[in-house]
Amino acid sequence: MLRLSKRVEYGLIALRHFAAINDSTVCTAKEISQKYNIPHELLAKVLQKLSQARIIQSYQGVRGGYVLAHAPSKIKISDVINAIEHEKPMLAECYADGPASCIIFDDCTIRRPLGKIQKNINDFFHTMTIAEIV
Amino acid sequence: MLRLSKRVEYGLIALRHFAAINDSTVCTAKEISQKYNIPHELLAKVLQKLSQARIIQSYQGVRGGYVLAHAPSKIKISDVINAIEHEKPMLAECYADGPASCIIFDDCTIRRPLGKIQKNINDFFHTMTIAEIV
DNA sequence: GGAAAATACGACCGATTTTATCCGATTTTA
DNA sequence: TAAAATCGGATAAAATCGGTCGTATTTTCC
Repeated sequence: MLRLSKRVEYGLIALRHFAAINDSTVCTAKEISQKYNIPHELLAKVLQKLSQARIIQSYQGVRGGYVLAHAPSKIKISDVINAIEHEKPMLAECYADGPASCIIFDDCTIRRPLGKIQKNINDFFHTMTIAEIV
Repeated sequence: MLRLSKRVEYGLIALRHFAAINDSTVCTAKEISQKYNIPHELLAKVLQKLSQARIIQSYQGVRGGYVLAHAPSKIKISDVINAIEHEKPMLAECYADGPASCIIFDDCTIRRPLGKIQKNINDFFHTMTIAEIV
């Protein structure tokens, strides 16, 4: 319960790696997967998502790979999560998918108080950047 | 991702219900399940857990049921979660189960920074009580 | 021009977790 | 003694997640 997905973990590890080295050095999914002992195929998928979200820039072909597309301080944790996960990181489904997603929505009495915790978490993800995990 | 379990949701709804009515009125699992449209058997299991943790007191037999065992302001959200879930609500497995639970533990670079978020969440759960969700 | 190395993308499988249900036992009241 | 309720173990059903595979495309280098 309350777990981050492995995909997000791997994405953060990779982004921290990019942030910790020279900006212009391209890294391949293979390099990173070997260095941090992460399944290659899965990391590749995550990096593709980050690339699609313009968080990293990709170079195809031999000697290709990825580099950061922005300064680490410009990449929020929430950006990373949104890029990797299709669903927002919410404590309850109704926060992410609205009233229709919850059959007890009208009877629910804890949505508002839990919203405080939710806001707290959201703020944290929205404030913290990759620069702070290097 | 980052979801609370239904069990915890149901537990909080039930505890809020107890807190919102007269202290000495016993409520049955059936009543609560009907009022809030919660699966009866599942709620029953959750209430049993809360009873075992001495958060509510149970009365067996006809006209039995449950009442709060303490004032709402004395029941922390963290108490409720710990009673219902066997595993601590942590962002990553290693926080809950230690180094041996994560094969990339030694290579992991994000454990410390994520710990800040974890602490933030823990503090919230440890500070907020049932009194604040009534 | 061709081989190799890398990303791009979709489909799928298996394991685990979560949700929900079922059943029998015990307790207590009326 | 019957009914209503908790207790608790077992199990089934559903959803999620981690991981893998295969194929296509792009680019570099010889």
